[in-house]
Amino acid sequence: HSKSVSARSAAHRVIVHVDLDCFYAQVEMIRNPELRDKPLGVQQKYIVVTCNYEARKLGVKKLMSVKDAKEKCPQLILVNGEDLTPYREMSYKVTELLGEFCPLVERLGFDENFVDVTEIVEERVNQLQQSGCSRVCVFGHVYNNQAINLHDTTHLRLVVGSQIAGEFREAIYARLGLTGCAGVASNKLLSKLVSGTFKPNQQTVLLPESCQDLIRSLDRIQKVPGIGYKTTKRLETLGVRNMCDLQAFPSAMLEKELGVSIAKRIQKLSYGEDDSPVTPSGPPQSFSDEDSFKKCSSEVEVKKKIQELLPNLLDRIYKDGRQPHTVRLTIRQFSPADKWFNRESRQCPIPPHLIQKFGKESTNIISPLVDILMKLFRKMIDVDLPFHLTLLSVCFSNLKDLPSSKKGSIGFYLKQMSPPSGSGK
DNA sequence: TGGGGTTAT
DNA sequence: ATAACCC
Repeated sequence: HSKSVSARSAAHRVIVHVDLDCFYAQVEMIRNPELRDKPLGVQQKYIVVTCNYEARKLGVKKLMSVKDAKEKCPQLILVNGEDLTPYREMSYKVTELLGEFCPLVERLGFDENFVDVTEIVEERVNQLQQSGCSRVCVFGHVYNNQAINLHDTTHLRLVVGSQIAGEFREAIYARLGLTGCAGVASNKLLSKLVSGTFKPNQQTVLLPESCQDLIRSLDRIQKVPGIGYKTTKRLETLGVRNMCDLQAFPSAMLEKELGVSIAKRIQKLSYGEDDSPVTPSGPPQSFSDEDSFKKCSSEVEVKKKIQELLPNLLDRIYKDGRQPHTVRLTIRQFSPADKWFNRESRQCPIPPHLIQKFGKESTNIISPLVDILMKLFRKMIDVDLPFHLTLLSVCFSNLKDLPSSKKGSIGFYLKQMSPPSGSGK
């Protein structure tokens, strides 16, 4: 049965994009309900990274400086959101909840998920046809207010997709207390673009006849997910400024400027075509922790910062249960003109005798790790010369499951479930 | 402009 | 190891 679905052309997929409303602010309002009806911002360093809708009504925007935000809105309440632990935990609860409906769930950041509901839709459409039930209703908005033709099986399937999206949002609200938007369409690109069309706590389905309207509604090329800052700059030098320009641009010239792979991909995106699959995210590929600051200019300070980053990280890795085999140190050096883009990193394998210690408490793994990280630091920075760092980040990656013999006798008998990831507990 | 993440080269 | 992308 699953073969019949995957063998069918990609045009028949039904994809749901779920996008939580101002996620960090919602989590903070759940942690402290008194903040519910007040304008609330979440602060990291001197930036308001997100805010609730009360604050938005009063003119606060995402990524506004604290100074500007307070000027706009003196009553604004700010909570510090530099520790992502509460958001990360809630984020994985959402992904796990969606995973109860369907195995194909892909995370995008902490507050978005793609779900390929093609199979669920298939089952429901079959049931509907057998029971001869024709009372099928769309849930939420239809993009462009386009008329639905339920005799068109593509329409029918997307309408059923909208009902499933509604069930997702209801479950997320009932069980986790979170609101969000959803978009339903035939691929990831379109589902993501359409999910934002009605904004807080609403959902929208895109029917194929309105695809070009959705695409052409994008005023800037960078609004296409997958076309970022760099590609936009290069397209601008070619005179490509909007979707129509990109659609019409000669493929051969595009391929010469951007390379065949990127050119083909983004030109397809410009038509609303995206055959990339929903790839289940599973547990995280890496764990990192970083801190930014005005200035760090001595080895002693660097060591102190690293020692501050490690305990939290080690705790997360311990709870995850897997062992990292690679460690990386990333720095950002101060440079007045540059676009804050100048990060460099060094990584190395973790010595096997240290890997063993990740499972256990009480053994001191911190000191040897700090030593390794300081060696990596010296590979980047000549400590005899002056330096000025503005960020330090430690990342553990190349995560591997414990050898099964180490998992304790009971581990041998436990059913190997796909880990719903290293979130909770 | 934070504090995270991913994949491709 | 970096560079691009995403939030």
